Amino acid sequence: MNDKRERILKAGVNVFARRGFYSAKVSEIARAAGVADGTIYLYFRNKDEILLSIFEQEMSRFITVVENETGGEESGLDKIRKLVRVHLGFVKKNPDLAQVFQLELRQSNKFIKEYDGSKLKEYLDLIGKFIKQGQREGSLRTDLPPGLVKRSLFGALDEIATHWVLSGGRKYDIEQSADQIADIFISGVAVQPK
Amino acid sequence: MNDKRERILKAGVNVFARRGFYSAKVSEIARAAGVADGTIYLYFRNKDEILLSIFEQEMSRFITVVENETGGEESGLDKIRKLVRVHLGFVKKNPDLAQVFQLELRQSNKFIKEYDGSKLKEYLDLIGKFIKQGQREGSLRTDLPPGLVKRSLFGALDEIATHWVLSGGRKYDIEQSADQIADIFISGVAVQPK
Amino acid sequence: MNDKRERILKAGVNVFARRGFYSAKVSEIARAAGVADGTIYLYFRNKDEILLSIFEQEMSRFITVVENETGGEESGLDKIRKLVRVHLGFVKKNPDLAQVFQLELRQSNKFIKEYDGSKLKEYLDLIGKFIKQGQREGSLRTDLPPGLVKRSLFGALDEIATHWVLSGGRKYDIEQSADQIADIFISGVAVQPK
Amino acid sequence: MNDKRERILKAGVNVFARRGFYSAKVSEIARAAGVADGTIYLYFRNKDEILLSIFEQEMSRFITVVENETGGEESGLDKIRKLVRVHLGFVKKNPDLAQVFQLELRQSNKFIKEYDGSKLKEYLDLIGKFIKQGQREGSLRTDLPPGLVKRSLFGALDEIATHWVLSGGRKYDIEQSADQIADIFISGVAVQPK
DNA sequence: CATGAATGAGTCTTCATTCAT
DNA sequence: CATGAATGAAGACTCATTCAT
Repeated sequence: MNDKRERILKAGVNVFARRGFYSAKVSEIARAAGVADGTIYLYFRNKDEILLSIFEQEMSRFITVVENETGGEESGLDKIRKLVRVHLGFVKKNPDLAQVFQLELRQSNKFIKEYDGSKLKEYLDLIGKFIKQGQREGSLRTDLPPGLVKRSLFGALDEIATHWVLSGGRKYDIEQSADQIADIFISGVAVQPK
Repeated sequence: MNDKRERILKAGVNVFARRGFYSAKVSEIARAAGVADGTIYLYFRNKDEILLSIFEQEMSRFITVVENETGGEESGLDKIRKLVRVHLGFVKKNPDLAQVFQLELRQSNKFIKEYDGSKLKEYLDLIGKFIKQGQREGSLRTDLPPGLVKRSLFGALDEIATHWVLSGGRKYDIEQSADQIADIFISGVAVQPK
Repeated sequence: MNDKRERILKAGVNVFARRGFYSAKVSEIARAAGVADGTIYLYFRNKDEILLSIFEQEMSRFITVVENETGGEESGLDKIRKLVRVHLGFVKKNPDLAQVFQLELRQSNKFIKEYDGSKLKEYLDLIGKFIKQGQREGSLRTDLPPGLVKRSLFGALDEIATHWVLSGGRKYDIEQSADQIADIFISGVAVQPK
Repeated sequence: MNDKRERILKAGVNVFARRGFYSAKVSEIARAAGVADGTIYLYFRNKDEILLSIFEQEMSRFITVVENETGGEESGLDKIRKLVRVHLGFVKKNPDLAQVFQLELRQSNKFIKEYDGSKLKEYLDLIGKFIKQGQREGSLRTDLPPGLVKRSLFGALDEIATHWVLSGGRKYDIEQSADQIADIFISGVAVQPK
């Protein structure tokens, strides 16, 4: 029964990734999910809400993965390094979903302008938590506004992910860049004064 | 009069910013530009191309501004610091355009999937040039892939700009964050080893 | 329990009156009646038939009331005067039902075009019977076609009722007009020649 | 050019009469009018408004006809007799339109519940004017409320017209009943006291 | 008898684009 | 070059009805 909701969301990810949000037809999602058109509307108010539900559900799953994986690390610094790896690893392992997150999501006016961004904030807050831990531990600078710091890292990761998706995905190994990105963020691009 | 093309582009920026790309009607742009609907099609193949032309033209203007402003700086490091300031200053001075760049652009399937990204590459290459200069001058690390480095900086700036636009623009002074962002990028967030 | 049929009909009157025939949803009637959607179809073939059943049942009740009330009158003329009073009194006492009779009924294509009008004919025949009695008794003109005469009276009553419903009902006392309408019909609007 | 509006209205009368308001498809009206579907919406906001425009325009025409025809009559009484003839003659000559007026109009919720009834009032007022003239001339009773009197006549005419339409139109000559209806209304159905 | 989740046919309306003037 | 009236393709969504339980 309620596996129908799941099937619709799964079909949504696939169809949105293939066609783009606007080109995706509700009837196509229905067919892919093996339900009737009208059934979609028993579970979602409209097309935009399918997209939003995908985001919320998958972001939750993603955040859980990140929390679990970083749980094994001790220091804030290590947690950040791990987070970068897990973030890009998730993108690599879920290319359709990544496409939806990086591109299609932004095609929905309702999403862009009405969504309160709570799940995104949750993730940014997770990053922020690790940063604050690093600051407390004395390994991270305390003279930088946390909001700016976490957005800088997220922005870098997001841009790298978007570029990977746009360049077709799978063409190069996005995961391999993880440590270098973490390094840029942590140590900076400048030559260290000895 | 080629001033019509200009008027259409200007109207486009305004209407796209107010309505979003999909909600914006060609007839509304025409009215705002003071031309007939059909006239639009004497200058642009279709709606997507108005958006693309806005991007290309304004990116060119932007790149010129960045080139001019950074021209006064000597070292690659100073040029990067200046670029960050000019980038965010441009966003601050052109909020409508920023909204189009950060949000509306991504609503056009044609833009996302057909645009070759040449103007964006041009800007990324400009960043890359400064980085390489810094490397030659011995102030920037040479052990990092330039593609990754420039994308990291661009991604951070882009995310900061998007956040500013989404939070309504003008609500806080985006320009004030410039030096800190440059600092994060250049020196890293880690406490420097003595 | 045949009380379900009753509850559905009662709910139908209410929902049709509030929403109009087309806007009324079967599921809304079901909820108002306290039954499941599908249960409706155990008692009625389709939505139109709910309306039709309301009409048939309530018309029967109405005709019975009219017959009972006019039963106490001796002459055809008095019976007609009484009928007019009872007709408008019924409208006044059943505003929801009146709304359905005067307005919503006509929104159903099936009702308008497939209903044989038997219950309406029954009422018109009742009017006709009183008229014929009056003619036999020598108080009513015999030079007028009965079909035309009964329709004229019914039309006048119907129009008055519709106007009352459309003007919101209860705003003025429709029953008070009864004697005057009967008078117009019986004596005419012309000044009587002495 | 503006003959397109006319063609759409004409096609509307025809299609509404054949299919009923709800069953009539906008695309069918467009085809019948020889225009594209979208063209309809350059002249009318929606389907309901086509119906409303038909009503307003044709009621205006009808009222003009009645005014012209009754203009030749001197007394209020003669004007009323003439009005009854013209009313039923119009119905006879415009069976499609009559069908729309008597039946389809009432299928549009927007018409029934949002239309202010101004054109109908205009016609009722015309009837009322003739009645008042008759009263001034001493030929019509002054002890009856004009509102009730005009509605009674209109109701009778409307019911006769509806019955004619429902019985298939053209099956009997509705115009022939005119004088008798006027007679019922003016002199009443009662035998005149000597 | 009763349920209510599922169905899927059906259509109004929008708006980018065209082209006769 | 410019116009703007006309086009017509395209699809999200509703809701009466069914039927497996």
